[in-house]
Amino acid sequence: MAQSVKGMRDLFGAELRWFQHIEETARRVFGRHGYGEIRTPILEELDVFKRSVGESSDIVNKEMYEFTDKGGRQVVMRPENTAGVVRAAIQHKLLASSDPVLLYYIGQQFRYERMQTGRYRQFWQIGAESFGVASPESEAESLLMLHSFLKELGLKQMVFSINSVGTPESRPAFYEAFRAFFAERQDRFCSDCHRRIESNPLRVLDCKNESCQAALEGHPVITDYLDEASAKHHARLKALLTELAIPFEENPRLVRGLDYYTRTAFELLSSDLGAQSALLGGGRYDGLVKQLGGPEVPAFGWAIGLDRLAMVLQQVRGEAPHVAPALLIPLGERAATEAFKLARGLWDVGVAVQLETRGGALKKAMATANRTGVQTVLILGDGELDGGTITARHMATGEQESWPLSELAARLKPAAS
RNA sequence: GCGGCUGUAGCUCAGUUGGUUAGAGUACUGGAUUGUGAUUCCAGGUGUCGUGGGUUCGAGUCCCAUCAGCCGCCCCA
Repeated sequence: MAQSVKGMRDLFGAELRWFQHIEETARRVFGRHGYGEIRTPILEELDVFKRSVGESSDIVNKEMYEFTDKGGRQVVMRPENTAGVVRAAIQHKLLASSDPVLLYYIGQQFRYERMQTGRYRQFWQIGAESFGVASPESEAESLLMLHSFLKELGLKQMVFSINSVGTPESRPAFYEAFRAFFAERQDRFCSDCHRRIESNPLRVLDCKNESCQAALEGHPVITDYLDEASAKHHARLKALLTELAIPFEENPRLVRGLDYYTRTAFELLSSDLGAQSALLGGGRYDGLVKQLGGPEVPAFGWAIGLDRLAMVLQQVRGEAPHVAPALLIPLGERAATEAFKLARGLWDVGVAVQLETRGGALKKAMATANRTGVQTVLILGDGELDGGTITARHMATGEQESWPLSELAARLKPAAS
């Protein structure tokens, strides 16, 4: 049997309904915050990611779907969407003025990784990027939007982890202090940590090895090494979040895998996801636009994993909200003809109804209605036609009533909307 | 990329030290009921045993390879 490529999955049914509900909510919430949608190509030139995500990152190192196209171009199926959005904003001169530019995207991303629950090779991200504003206020605005988005989806108990990773100028001082601390007791750390201290020093801090955790006692904290402006920025953001009642906790050990972050970095984990617990992440990336050949424009953004979000919502809220349309069952040829006209009249005024076109036994149609979760069945036979009515049966209670055909649309509309 | 586990009906799973015609529940199809759906009763498909090799008189069972999924690591959404 033919099957989907490893790590690629088909979305349909109940799971897709969560996706759709999430996307609708995102468009509504982001739209009212003044964000506009952007859609960028799945394929980008290799250089776009090398220069943004960073050549040292695992994503660029080993996780990219990368190939040479028929024209000899080195292209990549995007592993994330921020770099593409920045590239597009530069290319189309969206950042030419000093006006803020607010964009969001919804799209598939690709990473060549080992499969696991909640980790796919094609996965979906929803993200928002804010260009042109360096203030902590712009970060609070973006986070408030994110908070509203998740709240409207029915997610409770979210606590953002936030940190400040400083600037490219201030960070070396911390790394120096931390590496010195590490060197003093390096024999107490595991081999993984010896690798991490070179590639991504903060990762040493969340090593699961007990002896490493013990060795970390009294380690230097990154927020103690911030320059004055970054420290002030960080304090102001925390004050705003507190003022807005957005729950957060400071996590001086938080570090992100992409190279481009400056100052604020944050993420949200979920215990409903198993080992792949990261639900969303983001932060400030003031240097990225210039790095990709654009003007010097500050930026802030985040991305949330749609697959993982759908999984969490399925866990905490069950099935996605869904109302099956009423089912119209005609009995006999005369009624079948009339049912078409009736259904068309309903469709034309925006009422949802499904038409049973199989003919045959009513029993069979009823069984189908029961299986598919139809709440209201409409039975149209000769008796009803002669009387100008239709029989409405409420599946949950088994109650039946006779509705005048003239009132059908009005009676159905509240139930279907 | 590293380590471990799993794969039998649409779904959830049994299946003896290798033994002859593959099982249960549920779902599905038809009928008891030709204008009434979760219950009841009766009758029934329920299958390349993930795939391909090998050992054997004989493989769902043992061996090898391969594919897919799951768990942990790395990392991330």
